[in-house]
Amino acid sequence: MLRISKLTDYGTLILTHMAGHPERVYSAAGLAEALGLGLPTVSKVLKTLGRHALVSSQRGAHGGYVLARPPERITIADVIDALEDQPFGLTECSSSSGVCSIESDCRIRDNWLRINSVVREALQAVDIADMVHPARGSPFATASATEHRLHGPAPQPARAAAACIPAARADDQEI
Amino acid sequence: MLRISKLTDYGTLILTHMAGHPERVYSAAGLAEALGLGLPTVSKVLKTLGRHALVSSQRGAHGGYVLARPPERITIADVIDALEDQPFGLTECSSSSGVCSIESDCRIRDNWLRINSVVREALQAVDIADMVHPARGSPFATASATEHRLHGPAPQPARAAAACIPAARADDQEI
DNA sequence: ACTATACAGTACTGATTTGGTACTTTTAAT
DNA sequence: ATTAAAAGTACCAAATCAGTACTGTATAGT
Ligand code: FES
Ligand code: FES
Repeated sequence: MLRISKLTDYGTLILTHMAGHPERVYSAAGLAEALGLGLPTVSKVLKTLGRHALVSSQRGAHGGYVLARPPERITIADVIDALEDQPFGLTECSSSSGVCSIESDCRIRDNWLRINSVVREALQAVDIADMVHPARGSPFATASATEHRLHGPAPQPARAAAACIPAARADDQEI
Repeated sequence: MLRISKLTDYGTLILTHMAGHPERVYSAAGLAEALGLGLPTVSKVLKTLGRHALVSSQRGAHGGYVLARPPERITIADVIDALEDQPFGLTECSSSSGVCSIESDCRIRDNWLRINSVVREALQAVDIADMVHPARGSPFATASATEHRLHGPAPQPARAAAACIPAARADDQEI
């Protein structure tokens, strides 16, 4: 469906929130409260992010999570890599070899690989620090393949579908 | 999971195959045979593509499907729009408004919209004619190829996952 | 007209994936 | 020792996919 999973969306939400104070230690419970998500869910996401070294964790009494690197160094592609369990790619036979029987003489596979890399570059061009701001200048423009010629200030009618907060409240910032 | 559905992948496969002889009428059965897919499945995909005016159909005895426009005018984004039933976009609350409770003061939504449009442009830059060739020069770099903005109303069909041919055979070209 | 062919539409079902939750264990501070 | 908080494992319910079957409709050829 060309959508990221809800968990991944939560991940960006959480990381973006944390990027407000990059040095600070956030507890899972605090984040859940601040973002209006369930604690178990937030916990799950954070654990996974920790496993992929996007956040580092501190156990015990005053423990919690901190961004493992400055928010400018965490891209959307990183978050997707961490939270989606299939390898990156729009089609299955383009993300792993040996899956498809006609792989050898498939003429479209090669093109899918290329499309994949274009999309990936687009996602790599956006980092968590960018997400904190309400879409300023043009953090994305650089996506190499697709030049943003012809779309100036006008907001694109792009649609999307993935995950948002159902009955969430973003009291925001501090927990 | 950031994957297109198998059905969508089949769609590109079918359309690419048809692009070999853009004028020719292909029967669903012939395509199924040529691509090593099940007839019901191919049929389903073609029906949907027909509904979205990517192919036109001729019923009756010598009927079949023909590309509704030259392959250069059919982009990957078109195929996705036709075969995926959720509206295009990586996250749900960036797709339709009113879905998310914190939409008004959500700072990341705006960015998702932007990411969506970058990804979409990438997908719009590749057309079926490009797919016929084994990835030549740089069909993508120049979004110029097919630059028509979004078209009509929203699509409908589709699923998500990934897809390749499990035990397929691409006898290829002619049916 | 009759018949064979081929698309159109609808609906169903099994399988897979996802999202969320619960429970148990480990670590650290007080 | 007690408490706070993360880590790990496992599980279940719901949604989504993918494929198939069945019925209807239009066209070509005889
Ligand atoms: S490699 Fe699987 S369809 Fe081309
Ligand atoms: S609009 Fe739903 S999370 Fe931002």
